Amino acid sequence: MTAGHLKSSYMTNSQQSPLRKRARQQGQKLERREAILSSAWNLFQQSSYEALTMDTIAREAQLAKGTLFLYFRTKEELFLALTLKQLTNWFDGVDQQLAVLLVPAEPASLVELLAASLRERSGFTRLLAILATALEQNSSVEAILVFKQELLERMLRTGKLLEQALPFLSAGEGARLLMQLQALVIGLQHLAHPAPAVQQVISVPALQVFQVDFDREFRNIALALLKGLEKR
Amino acid sequence: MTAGHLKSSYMTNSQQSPLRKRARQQGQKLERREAILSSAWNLFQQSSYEALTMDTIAREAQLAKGTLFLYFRTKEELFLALTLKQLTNWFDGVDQQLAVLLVPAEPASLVELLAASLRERSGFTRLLAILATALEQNSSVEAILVFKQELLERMLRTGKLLEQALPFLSAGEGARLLMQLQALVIGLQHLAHPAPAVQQVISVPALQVFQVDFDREFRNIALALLKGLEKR
Amino acid sequence: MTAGHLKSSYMTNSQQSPLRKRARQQGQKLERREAILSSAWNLFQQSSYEALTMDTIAREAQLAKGTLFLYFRTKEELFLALTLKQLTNWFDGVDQQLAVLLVPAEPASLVELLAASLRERSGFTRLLAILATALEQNSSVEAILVFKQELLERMLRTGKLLEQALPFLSAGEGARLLMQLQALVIGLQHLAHPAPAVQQVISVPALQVFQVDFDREFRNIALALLKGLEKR
Amino acid sequence: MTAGHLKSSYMTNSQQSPLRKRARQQGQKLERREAILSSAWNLFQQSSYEALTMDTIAREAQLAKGTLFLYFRTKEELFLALTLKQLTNWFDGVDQQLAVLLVPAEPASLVELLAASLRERSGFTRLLAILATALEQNSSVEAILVFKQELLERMLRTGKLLEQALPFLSAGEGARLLMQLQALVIGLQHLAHPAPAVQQVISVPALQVFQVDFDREFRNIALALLKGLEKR
DNA sequence: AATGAATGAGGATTCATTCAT
DNA sequence: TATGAATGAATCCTCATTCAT
Repeated sequence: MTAGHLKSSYMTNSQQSPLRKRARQQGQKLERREAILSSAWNLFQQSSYEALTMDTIAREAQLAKGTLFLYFRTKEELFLALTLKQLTNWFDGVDQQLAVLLVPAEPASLVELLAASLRERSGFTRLLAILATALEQNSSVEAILVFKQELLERMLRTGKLLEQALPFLSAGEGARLLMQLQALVIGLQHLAHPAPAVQQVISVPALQVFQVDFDREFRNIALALLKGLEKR
Repeated sequence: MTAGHLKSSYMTNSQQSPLRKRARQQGQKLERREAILSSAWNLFQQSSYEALTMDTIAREAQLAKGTLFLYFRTKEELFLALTLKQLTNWFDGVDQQLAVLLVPAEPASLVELLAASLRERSGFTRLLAILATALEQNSSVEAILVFKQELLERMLRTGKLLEQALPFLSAGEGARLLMQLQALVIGLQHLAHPAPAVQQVISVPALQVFQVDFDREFRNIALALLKGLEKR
Repeated sequence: MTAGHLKSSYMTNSQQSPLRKRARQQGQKLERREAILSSAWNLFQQSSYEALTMDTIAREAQLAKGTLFLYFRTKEELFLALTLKQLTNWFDGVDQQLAVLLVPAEPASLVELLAASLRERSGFTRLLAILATALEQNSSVEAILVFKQELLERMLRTGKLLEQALPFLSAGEGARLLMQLQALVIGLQHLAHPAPAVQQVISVPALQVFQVDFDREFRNIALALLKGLEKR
Repeated sequence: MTAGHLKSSYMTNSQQSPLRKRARQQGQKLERREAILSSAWNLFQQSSYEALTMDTIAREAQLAKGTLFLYFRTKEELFLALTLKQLTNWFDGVDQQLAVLLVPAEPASLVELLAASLRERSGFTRLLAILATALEQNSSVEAILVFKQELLERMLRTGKLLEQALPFLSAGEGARLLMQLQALVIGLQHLAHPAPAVQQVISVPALQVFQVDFDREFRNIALALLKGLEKR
């Protein structure tokens, strides 16, 4: 047996008091659900979706593997819920920033606001990038429905705020803009964070065109998009 | 062997004469390589990357499984080469169209040209969408280098044509525009072609916001992007 | 909990008033035990033993999963008890029929009587078929003792009735005949109700020899057996 | 880690020279297939179907687990093939005995012949007993077809021999008799070889009625059946 | 070069049973 | 007694890749 077989101790779990009590109340159950998501989130930030196993997440959460399946039907649904949580977190952040923005806002200011919100959320953009290809593939209709409904609500809400900040947007265009920005984030995430072998290849000077700077491109394209909308 | 272990014959292979002879000459080797790519491409259009096995591709190509690995180090490299081929094909198509475009071209005309080129290449956009997450993940530095170099060349060439067609683009901006459009294609592909369960969910009227029309959104955003560049 | 984790309500339970009160009295306990068996029986008739979960049975019985284990040590013991109940039911039916039989009875009449009793009890014969391989495998000595003792009593009683109806049976041979018929039922049940794939295969004309008609074969063999005993 | 975790070395594999060579020829492949069946058979005789894992069988056969699936699509198909082999073996034995039987034969002689053939084949009767409930449940239509066709052929052949030995059997009745005997074997196997807990319970004198003697009952019922047929 | 038999790592998931409340 | 959250054992099978022939 090789050394690699020994389970390396998990550093990330900062020895929380083992919360073995049973979650009988609704509140406790939600709390535990959150604890699982929190553990998954911790691990996801140092690992990739594929490399993370339910076993590892259970250990991090100090729970038995089977317990995870009490709260999430599949691994994908767990990460779908995690994505929703991070999405909500992102919307919250953006909403807060929008609230203190001068109205009418400059497209450039808005773009900076959004770029900044993404800059500090690399885990979030990684989740978005695998949402359609991995997470939604093995999730139940029910879980997806919850996800999309919540997402819709947040898109509409933040969309409305965008419409207030940018007078050239008419009703409904805020939400659509958010969808377009989502596409942008996904695409740029793929290009800006390639596999190690790719990184190595494009470190050659001649190929530096391929070194996509997420932040820079996002601001660039988003600004063009907004100005395009403005100048209609 | 007696039992029913034999997979039913594959309908897609239109009974090419079994080309079992050895490919000794360089030309023959390239030919066989192309045959493999062609088989993979045929199957990919009726299937998904995950569902396609090397075994199936080999059978379609009338070759043994092991032979595939003489031409491509991994499954990913095979599809990387396939992506390059389709990318080249797309560039060729676009270049041809650009050649007959009036100069200076309207951004709108250009966008229509590009949208049309993508509209008839759904397999190609699906490949782009998994390029970073799947194909480049298990490819060798060598294969990626070849891929990126060829891609660079084509991007520069077509980029230059774009710069000629759109005078507001300065040197180098054509290639960069292509990269940005690539991000757009990837993101929209993810949103426009979700998993079946998602399709079911968003067929509910209230959630139709999520029914992303690739063509429409591509034209929309690409046009805004171009106009944004124009109006600088 | 928000998400769609709740199983859709079970249609089979015809909305009995939820009897959640505690069963303190012995009578109440027996009543609840019967309720559980009744629920299991309802479900078993539309499902298979493997497909039935303790959770489903509990829900059908309007009880918590854990409560089932207060009444039955294992899933197997639950079904063992169910088998006993159905066995008793079958013996009752046969006894009744035997009571109105002319004595001495024709072997043929008796066989018809038995065949008819089985014809309307397909759930019962399915239970018999898994008794030894599934149910008795994970049952406690205590539960098996109860089962066998009760079974013995009923076999002796009905055996005696058989001996009265069929004068050529000497003392003790009635019970033994019942055991032999049990073996017959088990074997024929296996052959007559094969897996779907087998049914498909033997629907081919050439293989129709394998389409075993339970009723026909039971009558055939049982009659031969009785006549064999008669002609000694 | 407890001691039970250590893989106990397998005694049954009598250190055959590791046959690692690749089976390229059809003959070699059949040989290897036989080797796998042989390993499974060895292990099955000291274990139960459920307790046997594909992993264990692979080890016994000195092959990788995956290799097993090259020869058999599922664990069930492997055992289905094993059952066919043992069935063939049994038919061969019976045919040989029938060949030296005086014609016309006494039903009693024939029954003794059959009983003797089963007496020395306890593994075979155990396989028959799980054929319908386990093996045929997860086998492909193809595998079942092969199984049933071969079985049909053997039943017809041996059935014909029976018809020659027992003149009171008309054409086709030999095969049907074999089917009836199969049902008998299955049922008696279940009753005669119960779970350990059952054996313990029925060792109590009062319950010795349940101690079914396979051989005795088989001869008893089979004889009655034959005589019943004779005296028609 | 071509073949195709052999390899073996790898992980989600179910569900009977337990036990804290 | 009743509950239902928590447990965790247990294993089949796929398929890219290798390598003997």
